[in-house]
Amino acid sequence: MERPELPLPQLHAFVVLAEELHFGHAASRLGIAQPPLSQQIRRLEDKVGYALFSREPGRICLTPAGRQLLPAARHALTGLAEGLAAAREVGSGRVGRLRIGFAASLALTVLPSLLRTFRERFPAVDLDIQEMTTTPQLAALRERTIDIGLLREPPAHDTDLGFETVLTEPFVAVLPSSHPVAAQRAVRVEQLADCPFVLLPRAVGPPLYDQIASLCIAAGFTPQVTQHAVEWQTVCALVETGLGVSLAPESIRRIRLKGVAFRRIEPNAARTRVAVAWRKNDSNPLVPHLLAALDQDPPDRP
Amino acid sequence: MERPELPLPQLHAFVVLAEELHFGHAASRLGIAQPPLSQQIRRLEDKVGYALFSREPGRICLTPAGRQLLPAARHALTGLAEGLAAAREVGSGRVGRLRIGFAASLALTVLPSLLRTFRERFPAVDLDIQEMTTTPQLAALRERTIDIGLLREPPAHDTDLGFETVLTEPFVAVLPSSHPVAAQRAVRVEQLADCPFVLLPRAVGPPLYDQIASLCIAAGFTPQVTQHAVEWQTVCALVETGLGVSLAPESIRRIRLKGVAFRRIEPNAARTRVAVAWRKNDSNPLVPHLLAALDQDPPDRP
DNA sequence: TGGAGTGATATCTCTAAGCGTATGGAGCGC
DNA sequence: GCGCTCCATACGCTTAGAGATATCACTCCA
Repeated sequence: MERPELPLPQLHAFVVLAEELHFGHAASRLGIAQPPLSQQIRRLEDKVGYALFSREPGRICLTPAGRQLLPAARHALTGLAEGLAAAREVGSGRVGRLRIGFAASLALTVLPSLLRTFRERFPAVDLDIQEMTTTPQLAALRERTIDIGLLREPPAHDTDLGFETVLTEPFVAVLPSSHPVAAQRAVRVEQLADCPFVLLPRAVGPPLYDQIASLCIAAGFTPQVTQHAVEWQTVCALVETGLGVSLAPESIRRIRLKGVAFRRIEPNAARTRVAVAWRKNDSNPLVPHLLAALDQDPPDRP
Repeated sequence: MERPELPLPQLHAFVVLAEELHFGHAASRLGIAQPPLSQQIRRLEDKVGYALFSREPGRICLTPAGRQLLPAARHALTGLAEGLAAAREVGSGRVGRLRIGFAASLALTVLPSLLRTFRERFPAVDLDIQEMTTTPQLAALRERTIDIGLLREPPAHDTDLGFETVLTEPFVAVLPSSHPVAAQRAVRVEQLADCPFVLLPRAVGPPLYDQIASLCIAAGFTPQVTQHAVEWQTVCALVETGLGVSLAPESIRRIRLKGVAFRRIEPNAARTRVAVAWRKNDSNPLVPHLLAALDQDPPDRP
């Protein structure tokens, strides 16, 4: 790539003159006097090395060299104008692309309203939404394969990633409707001591898993996890078939399944945090835009 | 078409930096110090209104806005460089297009050697060659549908068109071989007084026609034109079949036809001029190039 | 903790571009 | 022949841009 030889203002003058074929008219279209236009053209011709216009009294027309240069000049000018406009659109965040990872349990609470308000405000933005559990989200953020993460129990501090709590929610017991404890409006954790448990694998989100486990331990028992499932949807299905019970964030109440009951637990102290995560140094203007949308638009309550 | 907002030198710096992603390296590739490069980029970012690079210690990368602008900048730069190079090629006359009209009788003398030497010198030039009689050539030159004319008996002066004599040639008598006069090495025009004549229509080239007619008148008779043909080739064919005799420029000797004899005429005073014609104000550099080739390369003798 | 590396900033200089006004000069038509 | 149109030229002014050097701020690493 060599250094540019022809300045754009002169090319602009050239294109306009090529359209008008009249120095006076072209000059007024350019908003300048006629002599400066003559100079511009002359300078351009000096740089090209050949005449671009043939001036005959009465009429003026392009030389072959000028005809050859014209399309390149026009393309450069229009291309740059369009590119600049597009870059400004992207820079302002009116258009662009945002890749969002989200935990499946948020598909029914945080995500819908967030997407609704964001789409409303930035209809031209491409949103790439993909479901991911917490740990892969953190990796994907670092690898720049997603720009925004919606996850549970974020790490407290991180040098590269920023976190902000979207909501905190209590836990509920997930029981088969036929389970005797399901008859109560609220259950105590220790009532589940003898039940087999269905949970997400610890690797999917260690902090959440540990939080659930410590709920049980605080109630005086270690949960007997007889079954794992990577999605809450599946957990509920397994509970329905009577394979066990579970403790889960309140969000999953939204999974309405006949034969599954959700019950408040008591005491109701422990809460799980849902957070949004992003790269602190991300230059994408859509990231702050999304965070703003999240701030102003509280998620649907379960 | 609006006035350009982004100067090319800054876009050049932008593209190079986008390739290097390192201010120091990019600056040295540009042949400048690092601080001026920082300034260039900063100015460009100011004009765009948004950051184009995100500077993090250790690595620097494009923002979405920068990624959006990059292809436009690159296209503008390369497009202009190519367009400029092409315009210079055309301006110098190394490449381009030249439309040439020629009289049929020159297809065997002037034209072949001219095309040979011109093609040799300017192999990249497109030559559009078309056969035209004299009068249409002059019209085509004025209408700019041809750039060069090769014709007979050009008008003496013209405000718009230039003429230069390529060669002058004597007239020859065209006779059937069986004609008694064909036995002589040279014929006197008055020997043809009683023969029917085959000639080109006067409209094709009035000066040439008039010249031939006046040859006869000078010999004391008015030619009895019994047959017209628009090409010399056809004239010869008609002469062969015995339809008449003709007087023609010596060039047509090249039309070798059994049964047709060409004989020098005496006295051998009258000559016909072959000339090249062009628009005086033509800006195509190939026109002077062709004239130069014509000057340096005398046509084949018949 | 100090030095290397990297980029930003401050300041200065100089040139070339860009524009305006005034003027010159060639064609063209009345 | 005179005036008009149209483009070129001359001259002066102003400013943006591009460059250099010197220096600062930050990070990272030994």
